[in-house]
Amino acid sequence: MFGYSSRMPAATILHADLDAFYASVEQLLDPSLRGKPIAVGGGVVLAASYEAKRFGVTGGMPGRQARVLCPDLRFVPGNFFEYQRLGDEVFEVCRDFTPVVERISIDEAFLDVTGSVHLFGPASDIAATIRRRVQAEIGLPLSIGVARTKHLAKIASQVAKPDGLVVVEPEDEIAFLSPLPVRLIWGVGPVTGERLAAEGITTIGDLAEESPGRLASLLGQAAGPKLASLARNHDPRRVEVERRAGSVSAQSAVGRMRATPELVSATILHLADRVTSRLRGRQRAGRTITARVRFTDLRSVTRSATLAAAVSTTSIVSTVACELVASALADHAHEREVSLLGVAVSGLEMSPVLQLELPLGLEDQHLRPGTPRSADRWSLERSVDAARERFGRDAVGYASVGLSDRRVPDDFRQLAERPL
DNA sequence: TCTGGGGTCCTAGGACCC
DNA sequence: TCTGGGGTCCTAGGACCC
Repeated sequence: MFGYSSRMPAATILHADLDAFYASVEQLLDPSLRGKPIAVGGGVVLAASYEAKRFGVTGGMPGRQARVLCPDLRFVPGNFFEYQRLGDEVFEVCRDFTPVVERISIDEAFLDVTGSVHLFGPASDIAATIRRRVQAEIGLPLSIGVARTKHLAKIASQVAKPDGLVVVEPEDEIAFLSPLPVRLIWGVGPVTGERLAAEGITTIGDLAEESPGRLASLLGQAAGPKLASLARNHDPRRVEVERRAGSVSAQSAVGRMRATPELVSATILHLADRVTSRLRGRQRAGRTITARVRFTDLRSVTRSATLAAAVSTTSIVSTVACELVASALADHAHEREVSLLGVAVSGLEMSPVLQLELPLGLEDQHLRPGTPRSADRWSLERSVDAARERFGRDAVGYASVGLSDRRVPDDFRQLAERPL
């Protein structure tokens, strides 16, 4: 009977994930690196090839430790502009099959092909074609998971790696999920994983048998029930094409630094400038300024202040952030050295030309007498921005005084930036 | 010799208002 | 004199993701 067939929705969500992305690009660009254990980075491993991962080398690991695990490990400096270019090319291929592409990072995206199957055939065929094209036209391995929901598709792509395709048909979902470790669930990290393991919960099937109430008392009012419903295979999230960032931040590891006012203000000025020039470039501004200080034992503290109006000027943000750092340091007077400083602006709003008038009275209360009037400074900063647009980001700016040379290149930072 | 950088979301407590 | 509940905003910290 026509109207009564209770067929389940088809598997039309794809999660596409480039394998060991930076390392794969290096092996693509330099054939002599293919099949060899390599790491992008130096002081710290930013990415490792599968050959290196086999030795236990992972991203974020100190270079020295990686060399111990894998003596033949070859370090390459990184072609960051190529990562951006090739990543964009890959997801342009995806867009040939659907406009509904949610890019979640440089190397990863969700696709909804519900509206495309009548043109290109079933989602599994689309996924196979995308993988073939990305390999043939760009030369990179791409793993794809295909399923009915984002949660399932993401897990499927993890299972598919490296260079694989896993399709979870609706009738197979429970059998697919149940035996998998809870750590594969998006949102279950080391702490939650341990907490669950302590209760004897190790597989997604175990998790699905727990009551939401028990999980809520174990993991919190929000996380518990959310996890329970994912484990029971309910995932209402849609693939969303565009999402703007709600905060901007910049931070810098400074090795070990005596927190003198001079070094703090020079570093904070540099970081505030990174953050606010991005804001100004997108006509945005934010009300809340947060400063982060990490001490040498890796404990970190934050201090924040919410202003009456949204701001995007380097001078206001750096002045407020310096005061916040000073207050954090005053609360930890026994700490003599810091290992990281950070600045964030959140509570973002659109900020058209109005920005010129708004902060006038507001910022002056944060500034010493004798500094240029805010409108003058704002137009000065706009001309700095303009010079950067013409001559590049490094053409004009505040020196990054006191930053150790282990610091990550600016090109790499830009890869991680989310569109504002 | 101690893991880099840019983000999101949640929690808990306090201030303040009605 | 002591008593209640709820909403909103802010701050600080933490887990997690890529």
